[in-house]
Amino acid sequence: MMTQVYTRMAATPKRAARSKRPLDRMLDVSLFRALGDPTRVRLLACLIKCGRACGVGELAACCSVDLSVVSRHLAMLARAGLIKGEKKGREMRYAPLGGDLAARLRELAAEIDACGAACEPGCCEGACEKK
Amino acid sequence: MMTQVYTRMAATPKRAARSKRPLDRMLDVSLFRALGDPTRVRLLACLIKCGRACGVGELAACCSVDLSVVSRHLAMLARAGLIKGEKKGREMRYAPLGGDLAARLRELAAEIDACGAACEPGCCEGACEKK
DNA sequence: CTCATACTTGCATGATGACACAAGTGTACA
DNA sequence: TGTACACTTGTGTCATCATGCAAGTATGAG
Repeated sequence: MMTQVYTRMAATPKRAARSKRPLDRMLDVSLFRALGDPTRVRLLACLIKCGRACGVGELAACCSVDLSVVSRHLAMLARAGLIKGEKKGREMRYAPLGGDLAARLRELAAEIDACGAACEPGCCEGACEKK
Repeated sequence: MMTQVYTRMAATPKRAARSKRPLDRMLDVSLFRALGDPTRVRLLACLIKCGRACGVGELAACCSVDLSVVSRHLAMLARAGLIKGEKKGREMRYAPLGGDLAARLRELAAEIDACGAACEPGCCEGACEKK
């Protein structure tokens, strides 16, 4: 089912900046910042590949930094909605939210494609010179 | 067509870190770093929403930082494969590579899902406690 | 109550990065 | 050849961040 709304594409970057689109919300800087550190990505990959909730100490064993650093990184990943922390007794268990991330990435991909398709040859008063 | 290969899921994060998967390559830190700055995201969004190649000065008009800063940001986005620069006379034209980005995001989403599906209940010597 | 376990938080430090301004490079045009 | 235009690159500054170590908190066991 196509619920596509064809919007005239912005003729200039300045106009593009003003025209609000779902893309602006989906290009979430805080999400990408969370994924922009090697240690954090390693932790997230471990959790996804492991497929279960893991303790902080357990996760610290898979990267070379201090346990306190791992603790902070996991807290940040949780704040970004990439993992979920739950306290079990004296242990903290972090579980991957891979499904949520995959869904967000797919939504973003769809919106990018939708933006690219919004402009047809000849539109935008000739300002659009797609080849 | 399912070409899914069922791999035993890593029982511990440490084992997970050792077991190489396409996920490790797809979780590209340099890509996410490029997307982890508000000015860069704004420039990229402008280009995608505009749908055509734009000059540096034109793009600088849509954000509040100096032209030199915009120039550097665009160079970085190009290095990350998010946009493509081409010199036209004395003008530099940067074009969005939205399709490439969308494809990368979709690949990553698929791999995340594949990792999550690799483990079946009862596998991993009982170490996998998915609920 | 005491102690060990499992984290979290405070703090100092070194590295990275975003920025503005100034100077340099390359191209078109007169 | 000179000048304007469109960027790019050099440099210094300020803020943020990743890290290690030390101290603090919370929970379970004895």
